[in-house]
Amino acid sequence: MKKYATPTAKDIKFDVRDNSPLYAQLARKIADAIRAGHYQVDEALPSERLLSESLNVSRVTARKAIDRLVEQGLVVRRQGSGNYIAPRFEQALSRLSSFSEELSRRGYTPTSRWLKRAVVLPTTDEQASLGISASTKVARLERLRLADEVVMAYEVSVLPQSVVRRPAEVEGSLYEYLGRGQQIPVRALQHIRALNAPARLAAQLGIDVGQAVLFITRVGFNAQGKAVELTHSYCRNDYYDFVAEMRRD
Amino acid sequence: MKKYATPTAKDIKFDVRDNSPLYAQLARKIADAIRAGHYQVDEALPSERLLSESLNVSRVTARKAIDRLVEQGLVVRRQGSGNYIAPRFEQALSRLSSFSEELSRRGYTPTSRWLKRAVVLPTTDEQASLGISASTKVARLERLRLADEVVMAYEVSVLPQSVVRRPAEVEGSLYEYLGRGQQIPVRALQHIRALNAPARLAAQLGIDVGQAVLFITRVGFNAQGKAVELTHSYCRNDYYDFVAEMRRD
DNA sequence: TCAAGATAATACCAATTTAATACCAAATTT
DNA sequence: AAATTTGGTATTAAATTGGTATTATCTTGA
Repeated sequence: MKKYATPTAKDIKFDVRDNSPLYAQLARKIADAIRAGHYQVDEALPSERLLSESLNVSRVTARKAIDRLVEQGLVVRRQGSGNYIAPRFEQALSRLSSFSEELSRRGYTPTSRWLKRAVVLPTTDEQASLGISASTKVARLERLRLADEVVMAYEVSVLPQSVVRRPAEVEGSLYEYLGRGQQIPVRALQHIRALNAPARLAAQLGIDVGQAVLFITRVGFNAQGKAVELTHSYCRNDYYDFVAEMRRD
Repeated sequence: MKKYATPTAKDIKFDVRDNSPLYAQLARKIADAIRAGHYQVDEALPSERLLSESLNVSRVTARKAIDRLVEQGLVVRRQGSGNYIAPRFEQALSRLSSFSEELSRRGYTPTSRWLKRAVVLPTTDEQASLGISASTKVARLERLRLADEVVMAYEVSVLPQSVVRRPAEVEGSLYEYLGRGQQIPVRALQHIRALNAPARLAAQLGIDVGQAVLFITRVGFNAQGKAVELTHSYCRNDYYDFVAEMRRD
C-alpha cells in the first residue's frame, strides 16, 4: 500500500465496534475533523483516490462519504480540482471587538456604570444560548456604557460562573478580564435588530419612550468553540452606529 | 513540447498537508503576509516573473494566485507597473451578500416590486458617497423587497450610470446584473442604525408609524476600489434580522 | 427463504489544473 | 524616442481530479 508523508486523512480512524456502513463512519470522521478545525475554509480535502488508498477502501466508498458531507453543506465539489471545505457559518467574518475597544479606537473614553454584578441561576434562554444546565450558575453583569460621560448603551452580559468566578472584580473591559483566563471569545454571532425603547430602558438611556434603539444580541465562543458569553446590548442610535466592513469572496 | 524536466513544480508544496492547488496555497500565503502587515498599502508585490522564478513555479501559477487576491480585493493590478496592495484594506472581513442572495440561502423566494428605475442627477450626498461630480448621471433604483410575498424592506440604490446603463433592465438581483459587467462590489462599508419609521415609509412597509426599523446604508466598492453602489435599506425588523458573525484576529 | 435494497469494488468518462511557450500591450526607465 | 520591465492573453500537452455506469456482494425485511 502506498504510504504518504503525513497523515493524509488527517487522523481519520475507524471504529471496529461500529456496525454502521463504512462510508457513514468515514463521513462522520471527516466531519469531526472539519468541525475540529483541522481544515481551513476553502482548503481542499485529500482527493478521493488519495483518501481511498490511504484508508484502504474503494474510491466509491470514500466518494459516498464525501457525498454525505456535501449534502450536509460541509464540503463543495469541484470536478478536476478537488473537494473543498465549504464556507462555515455563512462565512460572515468581521472583526470582533468589544464596546470598550471600539470606543477607545475612536478616541472616546469608555466608562461603565455598574447596575449589577452577581452570580445567579440562568434563565431558560440563557441556558439554551450558553449550552448549560439549569443548575449551572452564571455571572450576570448589567451596566450602562458611557462614552465621555454620555450614556450610549445598556448592556446585560451573562457568562458561566466557570468563566467569571468573581463578577464583582470585573471593572472596565469584560474582554480584558476574560483574556487573562484564556476564555476570551474569538468568534461571535450577532443578531442586530431595531427596537422601540420600552419605558424602563428609555429612562436608563435618557431617551423618549418608543425611540428606536439598536438591539444587539451576541453569543461569543471561545477558541474551543464553547459559548462563553451572551450579551444583550441596547444602543442609543443617535450617538452610536454600527459599522461593518464586508467582503465578497 | 518539453516534458516537466526539472524538479516539477507539482512536487513543491507550501504546506504538505494541504491538498489545495498550488496557486490557491500561494494566494493564501500572500494574503496572510498582507494581513500580517508585511506589505504597506500601495506597495508593489514582487513582479509575477520574479515570484514565479523565486518560488520555482510557472508564471501562470503565480499569476493565478494574484488573480485570486485581486478578486478578494486585496490587490490591484497595474499593467506595465506591477501588482499593488489595495488601498483601504482593513482586517475587518465579513461576507458581503445581497438581499437576494441572503434570502435565497435561507430558503425564501426573494422578489421585488419596482417603484422606480430611472437615470437622474445625483444629490450632493450621493455625489460625495460615490465620488462623482454633480453632472455625472446616476441610476436610481427604488423597490420593495419581498420574501415569499411579504414586504421585508424598502430599498434605494444609486449607482453611476456607467455601471448601470439601462436601469430598466435590472430585474432580480442587482449584484447578478452588475456581475456581468465586472463591476460587482467586492467590498462594502455598512452603517447600521435604528430608525423610527416616518409615515410614508411605514405605509410602504405596512407597519405602524414610529415602529423601529433597521436602517442600513451601504457603500459598495468594486475590485479597483471605486465606489459603485450606494444603497439605503429600510428593513422591517419583525421579519428580518441582520446576522453578523465576527472573528477576532 | 428469497428478493429488494444497500454497499462496495472496478473500469472508464469528463472537467480542470498545471505548466511551458510565445507574443501583445501598457507603463516605466534610460 | 527607444529600450526595458510589467502585466495581459492565447494555445497546447500532460497530469490530476471528480463523475458515472456496471457488477458482485452483503444486508435487510417481507
